[in-house]
Amino acid sequence: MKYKEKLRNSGLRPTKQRVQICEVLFDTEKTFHFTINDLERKIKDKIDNKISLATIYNTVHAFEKKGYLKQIPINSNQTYFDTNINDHHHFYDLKDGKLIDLENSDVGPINIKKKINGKKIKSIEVLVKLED
Amino acid sequence: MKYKEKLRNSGLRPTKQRVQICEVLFDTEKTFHFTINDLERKIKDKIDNKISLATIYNTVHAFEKKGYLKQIPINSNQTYFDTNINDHHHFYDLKDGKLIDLENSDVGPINIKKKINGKKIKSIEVLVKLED
DNA sequence: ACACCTGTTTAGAACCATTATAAACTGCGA
DNA sequence: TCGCAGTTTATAATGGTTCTAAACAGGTGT
Repeated sequence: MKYKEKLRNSGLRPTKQRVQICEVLFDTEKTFHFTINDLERKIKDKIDNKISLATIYNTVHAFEKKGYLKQIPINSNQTYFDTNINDHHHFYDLKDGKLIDLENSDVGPINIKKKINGKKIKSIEVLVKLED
Repeated sequence: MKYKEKLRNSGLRPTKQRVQICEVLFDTEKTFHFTINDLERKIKDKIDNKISLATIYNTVHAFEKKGYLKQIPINSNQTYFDTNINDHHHFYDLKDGKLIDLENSDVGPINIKKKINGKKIKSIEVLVKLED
């Protein structure tokens, strides 16, 4: 029932589908990366009832807007999301298209010297591309 | 004729279309960012004959593979490319979707401490998201 | 417990950037 | 000039994502 609370507190009505998607996304030891397609399969595996693709899209976007998920900036035919919302970065293995977490402690501090007036920095994301 | 040489030297047959696309991309004072759609319009403006969309895609991908263009890792419905192939980074203004260059001197050195065995780092790209 | 309202879910269609196709064309070496 | 492999082209196909509008379901007030 913890997800019902969490959802209600952030202004999202705690529907059956949203709670079930929370369970798939957040009932895990480790955080993980996924595409909508990955998530669709995970849901099929873990949940008896069907959740429509449109709902999966809606929910993922709603969760991202609330800050429960992060989109990973990467050029791929599919959008990648991350259940790890802490500041961290990624390796991207070009050979097999796999993403690997880079903890913040794995990357030295990043100092942005340039400023754009009227704007503030929302996030700093580093993508390290790997080849053989 | 400089582009004919350049193309031939990198194993690309210097066709009329490729040379013309070179002129649109590289005959400029400053480097710039673009989507395929942007490039299509630029070509229409500067070139008399038509170049088909498929050729634009083919050429951009060929140039990227040869290292004359870089793809910018960003989540957008369209793929962004950059004629600046030096190591540098980007601001991304979330409000209006605009990209702004961050010169390497604007960003302190980035130290990646983690290693993946058998893999080497091909590139390090930083995306700084801006909000109001 | 009921009804109602609004937010949510749903299947399917629509959208649109990108890629595939296959026929016509062209740079270039023989 | 000939011939071929590499390119270009218009168009169709693909596939992830978004839209639509009808059915459904939390939640509040009665």
